[in-house]
Amino acid sequence: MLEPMSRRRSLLHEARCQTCSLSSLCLPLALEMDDMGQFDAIIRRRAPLKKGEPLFRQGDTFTSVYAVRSGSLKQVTAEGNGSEQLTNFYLPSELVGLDGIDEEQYPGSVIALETTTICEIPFDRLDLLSEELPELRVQLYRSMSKELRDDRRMMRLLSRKTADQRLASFLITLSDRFRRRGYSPYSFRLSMPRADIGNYLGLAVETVSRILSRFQQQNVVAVSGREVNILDMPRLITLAEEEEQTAS
Amino acid sequence: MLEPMSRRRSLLHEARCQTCSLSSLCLPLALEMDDMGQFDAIIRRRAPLKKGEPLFRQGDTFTSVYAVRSGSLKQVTAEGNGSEQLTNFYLPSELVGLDGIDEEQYPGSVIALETTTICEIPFDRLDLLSEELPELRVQLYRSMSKELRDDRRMMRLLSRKTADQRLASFLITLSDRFRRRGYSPYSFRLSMPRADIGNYLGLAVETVSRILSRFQQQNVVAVSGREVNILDMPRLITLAEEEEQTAS
DNA sequence: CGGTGGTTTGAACCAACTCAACTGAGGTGG
DNA sequence: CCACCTCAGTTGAGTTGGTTCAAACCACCG
Repeated sequence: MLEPMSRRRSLLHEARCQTCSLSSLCLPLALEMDDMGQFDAIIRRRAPLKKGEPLFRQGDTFTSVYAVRSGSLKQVTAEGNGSEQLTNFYLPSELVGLDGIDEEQYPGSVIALETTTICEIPFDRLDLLSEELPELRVQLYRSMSKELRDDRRMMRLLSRKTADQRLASFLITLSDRFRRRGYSPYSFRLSMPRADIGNYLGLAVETVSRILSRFQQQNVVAVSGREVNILDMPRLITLAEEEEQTAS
Repeated sequence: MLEPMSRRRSLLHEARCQTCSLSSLCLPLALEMDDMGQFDAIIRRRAPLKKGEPLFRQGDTFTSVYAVRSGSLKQVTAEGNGSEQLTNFYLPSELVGLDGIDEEQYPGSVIALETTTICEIPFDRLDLLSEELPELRVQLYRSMSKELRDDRRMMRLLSRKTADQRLASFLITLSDRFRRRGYSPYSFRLSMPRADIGNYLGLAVETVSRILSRFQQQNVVAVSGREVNILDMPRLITLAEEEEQTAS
């Protein structure tokens, strides 16, 4: 299971925050070089996760938060009755596991959607370091606050928006997250199957598929399997905001 | 608009954390007496809010988080198109405004549902104090983490549960929150109108009304206006969890 | 080349919505 | 003290967006 030594060392090297291309988006974003070294010292390297592998499982004892370096993951929470709810997708630079602090266990499993590399940040050491580094502390507060805000946007989506609006919003949000990370906001690959999109958006798989087909017919997007091209962003934004459209 | 002096002084006195009956639920829950004094010193007293008055409005610059002392509030976020989404209810000891840290403005208005008293906690001072008091810092992380967890439970409710399950869950959650605060978990008063419940749960007012009537017919609860009596908690819990019930 | 997992499409159904009317509780002023 | 108004809540009837069930399709892989 261990990687060859040379590969491991290479990963270790890449994983230093100072050389990480994500440092301007990630937790240490506001740190000076010196402070970043301190932060870097508490991070644990991890072997990459393969597609389908869990980073941790629902109910596992909370020990660390994790920053995504590359790849993507989903968070799923199992209900008592067996059904699962997908509550989040995580992309590079995002923090995973913050919702486990309070009860000292993770409230859902987090599973890699593709080959994914991760930085593990033991929470007790992060907390201690946040005592010394006010910028780090504030950044941590901000990350959690942002997640709260995003969750509430999601609640609005789930309780008020139509299926069309949900899909449009989903594509726009993804597009925006790719743009911020330096990728094309118009052309990207979905790392998750339709079923996951449906579960996340509170829709049946069939509905997701149908609506993507319709968007394609209307020349708003071009979809081929998991490849997405956004052809008409303004129209997509309109679709996400307003359903009512008195056809003139 | 100012209260008479004696009344004000009385309020100021009551508002000390050391004498507050909520201190075991609230932010300073883990603090020693000495530390609590420090915490207490940064808190600003506020005149009580009357029903319908906003604590702050959507878009206001973020300066403080607030702890509810008595009464209750709702958080509403206005959409571009004019519709509003109710994203949270706040009860005594709960923290309001944490989702404003990141963007330095409040993402929604928070409005009193009845006469409500509040402790204002300026965030910059809270952050500084959290540097000195590790227990306070952890408690703050926990509060945010708990809110994340609750939000995700809400997302599950909105995306997977039927109207009956939503109402049942809502009543159970309220019941539990009252119980933790030392009130009866079986008999309480809703401080919000049906419209707010509907908005929060992603249901039409009519649906809320109909389902409450049905629960009443089934002797699960007794509802009279805003007074609620839970008659059959086990049944209510069943209703909240499983819809499918193969009638034997 | 048959199998398997993911995706698409069609058709029927149903839970919750909308529209509409009614009821009841509170408040106000003549 | 009653007539009137208003607004929250309830109840009924018809409509519909998204679901479920069913079947085909496709692409990749051993």
